[in-house]
Amino acid sequence: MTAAKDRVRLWLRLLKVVRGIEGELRENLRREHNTTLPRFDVMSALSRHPEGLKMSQLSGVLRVSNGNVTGIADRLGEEGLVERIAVPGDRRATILRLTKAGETVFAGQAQAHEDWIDDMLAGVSPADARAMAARLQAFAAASEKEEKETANAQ
Amino acid sequence: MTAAKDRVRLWLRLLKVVRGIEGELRENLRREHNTTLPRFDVMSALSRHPEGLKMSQLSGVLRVSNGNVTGIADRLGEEGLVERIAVPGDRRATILRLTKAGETVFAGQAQAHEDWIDDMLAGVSPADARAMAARLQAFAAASEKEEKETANAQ
DNA sequence: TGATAGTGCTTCAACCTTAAAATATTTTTG
DNA sequence: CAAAAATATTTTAAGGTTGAAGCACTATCA
Repeated sequence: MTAAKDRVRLWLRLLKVVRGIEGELRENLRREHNTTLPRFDVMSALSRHPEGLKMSQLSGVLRVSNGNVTGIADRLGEEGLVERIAVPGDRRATILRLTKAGETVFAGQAQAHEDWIDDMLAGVSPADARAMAARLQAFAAASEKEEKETANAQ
Repeated sequence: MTAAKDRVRLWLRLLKVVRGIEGELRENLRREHNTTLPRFDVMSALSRHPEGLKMSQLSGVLRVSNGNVTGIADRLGEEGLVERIAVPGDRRATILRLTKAGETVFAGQAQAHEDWIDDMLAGVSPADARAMAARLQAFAAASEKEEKETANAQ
């Protein structure tokens, strides 16, 4: 019984810490780079795939809904930071890619992002950071594995 | 230099895990209780304060904007789950409180919530849960302290 | 090859979220 | 006391988010 309470307490603390950091990031992005966290997330994913990503791949890696990415891509597109590219051989799909301007803009945001995180987590030693990251990674991997097995069992 | 990378990696893992759990909670709340996470959060905060909370206190504990709570309270109010009560001696303020019906509905949601969390975090032992919760608590406390000092220094 | 099923994306309605402006009330102060 | 400052909430405009419905295109297969 108390095990459940311990886990709920852990969850609430986790949520509080993450929301706090997220809130500060959001505010910094708005104030200093006139952008938002979702836009940053999209550009960050695209920057890790210079050849671009299909809309469905993008919503997959970001774990957000399909329609969601459409709107963010539209707005980033209006500002010339990303571009839609036709997929040869499949006229349904489109690839989203950072423009040259988008790459430049994102580079500045990414550096600031890293600095903010480093600053906010200054109280966590590199060794602790690695240890906790490994734990979370193991947890996430176990969850995904279970998810797949559940899906297959159906 | 690598310290910053380690911290960013920790942050990204943290974010991924929390978003995953949040997403599952949201889906469960929708499917099984026809409600949303923000509504659950508001009712949860109110359930911890049976005498009710002023709108500003509520947005304070939930760390969301003022206007945000207004809309959620409106919708919960339409369903008779919460009620606004005048504050004697200050006609600007209102107190939001769970109705009897709201308490009943929330009790069911809270039990389900605890079960879901216990299930999702089943891979974390109670001892680990307590240890991590303590760490996060220390971190959150340190962050808040720093925030206050920064504010005072201005 | 032509109906049918499947895929990829956008649109839609509803809700959440924020920062800033507006409203109403209370408190401070000259 | 009247003007000004502060406080509590709501409203507003812009964007983010979801799940479901819709559209266009591709693949399957009888």
